[in-house]
Amino acid sequence: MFQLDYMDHSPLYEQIKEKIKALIISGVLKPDEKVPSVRELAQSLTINPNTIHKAYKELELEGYIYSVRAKGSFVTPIYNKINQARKDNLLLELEKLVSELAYMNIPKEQLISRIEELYERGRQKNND
Amino acid sequence: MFQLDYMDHSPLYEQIKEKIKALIISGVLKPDEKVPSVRELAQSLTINPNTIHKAYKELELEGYIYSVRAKGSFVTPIYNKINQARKDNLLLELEKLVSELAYMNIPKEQLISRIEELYERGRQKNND
Amino acid sequence: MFQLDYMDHSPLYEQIKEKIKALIISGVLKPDEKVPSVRELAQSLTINPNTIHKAYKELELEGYIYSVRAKGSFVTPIYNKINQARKDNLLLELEKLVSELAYMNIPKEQLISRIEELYERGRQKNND
Amino acid sequence: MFQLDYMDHSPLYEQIKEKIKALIISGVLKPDEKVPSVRELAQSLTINPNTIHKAYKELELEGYIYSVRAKGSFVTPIYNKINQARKDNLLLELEKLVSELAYMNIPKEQLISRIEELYERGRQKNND
DNA sequence: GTGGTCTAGACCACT
DNA sequence: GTGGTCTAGACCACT
Repeated sequence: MFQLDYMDHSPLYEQIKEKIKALIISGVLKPDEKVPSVRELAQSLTINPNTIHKAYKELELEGYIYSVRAKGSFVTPIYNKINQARKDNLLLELEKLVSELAYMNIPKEQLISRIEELYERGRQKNND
Repeated sequence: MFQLDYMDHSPLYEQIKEKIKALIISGVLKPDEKVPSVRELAQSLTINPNTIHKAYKELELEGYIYSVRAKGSFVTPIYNKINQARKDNLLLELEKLVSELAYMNIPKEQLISRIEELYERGRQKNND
Repeated sequence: MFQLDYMDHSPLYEQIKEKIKALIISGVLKPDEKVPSVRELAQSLTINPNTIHKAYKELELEGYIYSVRAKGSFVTPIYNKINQARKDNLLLELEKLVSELAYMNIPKEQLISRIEELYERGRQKNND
Repeated sequence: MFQLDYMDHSPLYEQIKEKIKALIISGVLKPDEKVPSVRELAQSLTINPNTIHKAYKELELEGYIYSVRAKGSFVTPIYNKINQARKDNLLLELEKLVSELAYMNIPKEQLISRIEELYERGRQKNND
């Protein structure tokens, strides 16, 4: 499904979170689709199941997946994802990032066209 | 100059880095202007000079300041800030962020107008 | 593993960097092999762990090793060692050195045959 | 004549040494030619004369210049420059550098052709 | 047990 | 007075 990068200094559970999140955002994992079970993923990545569990727990808190006891974890359908705190947080991060890019003299047109592309790509995913 | 947030889980040196960087990016600290000396800042924040030193060293690696032994640390003049690795890194972070915002159905117009504002603000700083 | 030279004026962490680098370049430490842990090396050299940490951090920045929290530090596999900035830097140092040797009337054939030998030696290491 | 780089972490007197040495090696300063006086250079670089003095003293020790009291400092004619200790030192540095470049898979042909060029350039300087 | 952070404090080189 | 090095030692997060 994906690979861990041991050169990366972030903890393994953070990496797992990011990878799963990326799969959801990119549309590889669809709403209500089952994500791999903790044991399954632990085995395929050859790491401790506790590490996977921690990642899934945080993904649930952030609203990306929901767990059903004895069934597994599933992708939260999109209309549930309106998490205002998370949204505010992301917008704040965006501001910091853009300010830094502006300071580095990256032309704003480059950023805007990149955004257009990413939104276009997202739109297509939804129509699948 | 600024305050540390001891509730924040990120390491102190990271917080210091972010604060100094924000002062540079926002134009409060101008190119070639002296930033507080290691000891001075350590005293005013009542933390260990080693922690400041670490923050400054990383800011130097990222190209924001340069340190001169026996003289102090100074804001890198803007034309030196062309750090390709850092730029690539920031653009990658931007992509992740925007993808997530798109997934949350934030209208792209909101992002774009935010970017326009931030660039406009930066342009004004340069004219001071 | 190696010894420090307290007569040497260069800082201890620099000496440690050079020694580890030499072990990697000479093929004593193989790709993905574990280098001694920070504490282990500190104990065997009877110096402070912070000093080892600093040396390892710089070796990581230069691309020679990578550190994994809770696991240890490891030799970067060779294909990852393409660090353009470092390469440029070394080539520049080479130019300065060769110019000085030329000025001293060292015959260029001596330098070239020395280079041939060193490359031959490296080739053999790879075949181990 | 040249400029100091305050971004460079090496002490000012080291930088001055390197700059003067480069002028000698490149043939800009010819054998027995006068190098700028301590005061003159101190004034043009707006630094303390002691710093220049230290640089010149070390250049004299390494055999690049000689001082004549009340007259100034001059470039040592080339046949005096056979300083065996310095030579050995440079050859050792060359070995370290080449080993590192070999480890980085820089083709040896690149190094050799660079050396040929530098020697050719030196030969032309001598014929001026 | 591992690397990473931080404090407290000494001492050095350089200007 | 400045940044840089180093020690001694505590404590943390992660596996």
